[in-house]
Amino acid sequence: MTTQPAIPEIFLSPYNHTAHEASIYALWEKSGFFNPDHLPGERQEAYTVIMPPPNANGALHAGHALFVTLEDMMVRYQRMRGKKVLWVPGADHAGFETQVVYEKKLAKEKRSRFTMSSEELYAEILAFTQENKSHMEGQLRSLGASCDWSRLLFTLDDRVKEQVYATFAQLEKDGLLYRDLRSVHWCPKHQTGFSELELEHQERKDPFYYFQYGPFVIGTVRPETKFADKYVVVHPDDARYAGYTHGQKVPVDWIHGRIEATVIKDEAGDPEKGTGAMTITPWHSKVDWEIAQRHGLDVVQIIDERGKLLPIAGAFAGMNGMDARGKIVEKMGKMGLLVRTDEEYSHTVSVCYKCGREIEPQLKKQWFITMEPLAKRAIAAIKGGEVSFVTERHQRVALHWLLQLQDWNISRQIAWGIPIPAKICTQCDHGVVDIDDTITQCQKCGGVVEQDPDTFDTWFSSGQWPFITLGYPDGKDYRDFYPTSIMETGNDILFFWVVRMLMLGLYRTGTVPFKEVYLHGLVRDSKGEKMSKSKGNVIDPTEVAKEYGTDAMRMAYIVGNVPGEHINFSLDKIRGYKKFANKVWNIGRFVLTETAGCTYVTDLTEQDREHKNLFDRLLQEITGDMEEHRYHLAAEKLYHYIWHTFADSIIEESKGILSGDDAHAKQSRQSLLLYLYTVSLKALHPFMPFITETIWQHIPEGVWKDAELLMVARMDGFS
RNA sequence: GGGCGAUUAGCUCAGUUGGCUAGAGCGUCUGGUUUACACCCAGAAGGUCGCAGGUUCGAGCCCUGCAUCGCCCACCA
Repeated sequence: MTTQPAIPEIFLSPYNHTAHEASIYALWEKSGFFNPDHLPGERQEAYTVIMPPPNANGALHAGHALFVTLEDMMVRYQRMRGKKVLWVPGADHAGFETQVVYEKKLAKEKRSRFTMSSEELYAEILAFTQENKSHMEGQLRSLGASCDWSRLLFTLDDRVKEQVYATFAQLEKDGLLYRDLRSVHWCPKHQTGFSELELEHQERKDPFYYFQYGPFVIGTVRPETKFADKYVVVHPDDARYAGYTHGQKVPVDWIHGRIEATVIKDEAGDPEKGTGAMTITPWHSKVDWEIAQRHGLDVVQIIDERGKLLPIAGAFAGMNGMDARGKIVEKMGKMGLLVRTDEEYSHTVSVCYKCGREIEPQLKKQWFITMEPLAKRAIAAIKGGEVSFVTERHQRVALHWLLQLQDWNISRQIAWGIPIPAKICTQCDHGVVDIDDTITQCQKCGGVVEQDPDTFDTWFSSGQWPFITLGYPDGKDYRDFYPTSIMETGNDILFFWVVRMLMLGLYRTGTVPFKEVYLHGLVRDSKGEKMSKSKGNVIDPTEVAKEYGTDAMRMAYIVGNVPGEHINFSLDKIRGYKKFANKVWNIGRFVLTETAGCTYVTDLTEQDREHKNLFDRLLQEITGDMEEHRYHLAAEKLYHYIWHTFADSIIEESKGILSGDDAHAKQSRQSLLLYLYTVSLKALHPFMPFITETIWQHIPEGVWKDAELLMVARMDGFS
């Protein structure tokens, strides 16, 4: 027979989160249970989550708090279900993103990266990220993240580089890597090339000009690129141009005088568009470049990397392309070459996703990955169910993207990143992979070689994150924890990261990097608007947690958050859950007061048995919700039960029973209250870890308190 | 040009395989110093679930069409 001790004094004052959160986190961390190697009891099944490493270039924002909440909830739940849980934290150097942040800082100091050496810049950004990184780790702790800090990895650590280089070498060995002249998406401001994912598309209305080009009339929106055009392309079946043959030379009076143009017949000519005849500028257009490739045509650069016209533009040389446009049209008008102008031509232009400047395609030699075989394998993995998406529509979106994937340009002309392990010939521009840094002479022409000045697209390395963090190929963690259980991240990086991890993980290890994908949406403000500094509606999760408690904030992130959909972050909602935290605390006060010194019984009254059965059924239902990733429903049901059934109904009903003279009914009710309360704390712990653990630490030993730390208490009896 | 999502109380949103007398937070109104909790309790008002058809014993949920808003993709002369 066991009796319940008196209520601890702490419950006599209201719950004050600021007094407990830090010390509770320290208690968890000290226990060592964040590390699966130290978890108590027999644990067979592994449960692995790799944290999307936050960018080490600033403070955590609402989006970070959301993923920490979701992932921490998942791992805490699984830990309590008796699994061998590993959650690996990381920090991302975030290549281009961070460099842009740092460039803004430089600009404020009236400095520029273009007057610094790459080494200088790299060293400064490294110091900057190191500082941010340690700050960020503190913030993750304050959010309650129960990740294994002993396995923390930074995306520029040697182990990462080593495997990224190994992948690079493997791709070359398999013939999936090439360095070749290609049309590259070039940002004239940031001075780097991009993959097509880094572009944004803008609808624009511009004048469309028709020019007399010998016997043809050609149309263009970009007269400033037309100086060297000497090919006129028409569709082979276009009857209007049947009189011309492919390769036929035609004299043309053009901007700089008489030239000889060549007629090219190519399917790319669209008879429906304009006059059906066009001239091409292969250096500054991907489509034109492809036409030029098909027919072995000459290519000429017209605009330099900064967007200025080259000497070929004659009097216009040195001018910005856009600024020159009007003047060029004016001159051509005077020459009698302008046929007419359509003022409102609507079309789409590609702009840099970061600065919004128009992308100027440039022909450049860059490292490309042949994506088709990688995509094929990923498609098979998705279709074969090796990986499944919790939000099914994202699976369709991913498949669709994989089916039209282009080769991936992984070269970036920025300092902040992993250097590409290759040598470039100073004479013939030939590039060769050189992992061990041993090549000193060009294999093609014998010329002197230099280290490739470029770095990898940051997504190329982060695309390998799951197997690298776990120590592929021979690490113990790789054997024990790969493939990971679930990849939880933002739906905005589905292509950038998730699909690439899938392809690269399959490519290197032969196995999917994660069995499930759970995508969350963007965090918006209370009105459903995107948070941005310029709107001034950015909410700092650290501040919110300080004011309302981390638990309240976490509940607000979970309840009503449908997988894949946007979530509105409202202070009103958080306030509501702060009240709930207080409710949970006060239920404890009541239960512990009323059960002090009581004796446990198992033969409950019929009424109490009914209460217990209803509660157990709810737990089963919630367990089902958790297993099926319906976390928002699980949390809401629990909230509703605890407040409106346990507190409002059962506790109110208990008051009469506890003051009545039926001794057995009283004992039965006391036992029931203790059971409901203790088990509620367990079920609530993944959502509200701090308050539940705080209470757990102050609850006297009793029959239902079966673990020192609530974090590792067992919750596996309900289904 | 193609694809996707949203449309439910005054506001912001849930609603799992069709069973709902449609819920939550905030807000509104009425009444409460009850053996935890005013960060509270009891109660009330408030919804033809975007519109029009259809399937079904039964539809917020499934099907068809339409409307409005938003997002993604697309080589954009």
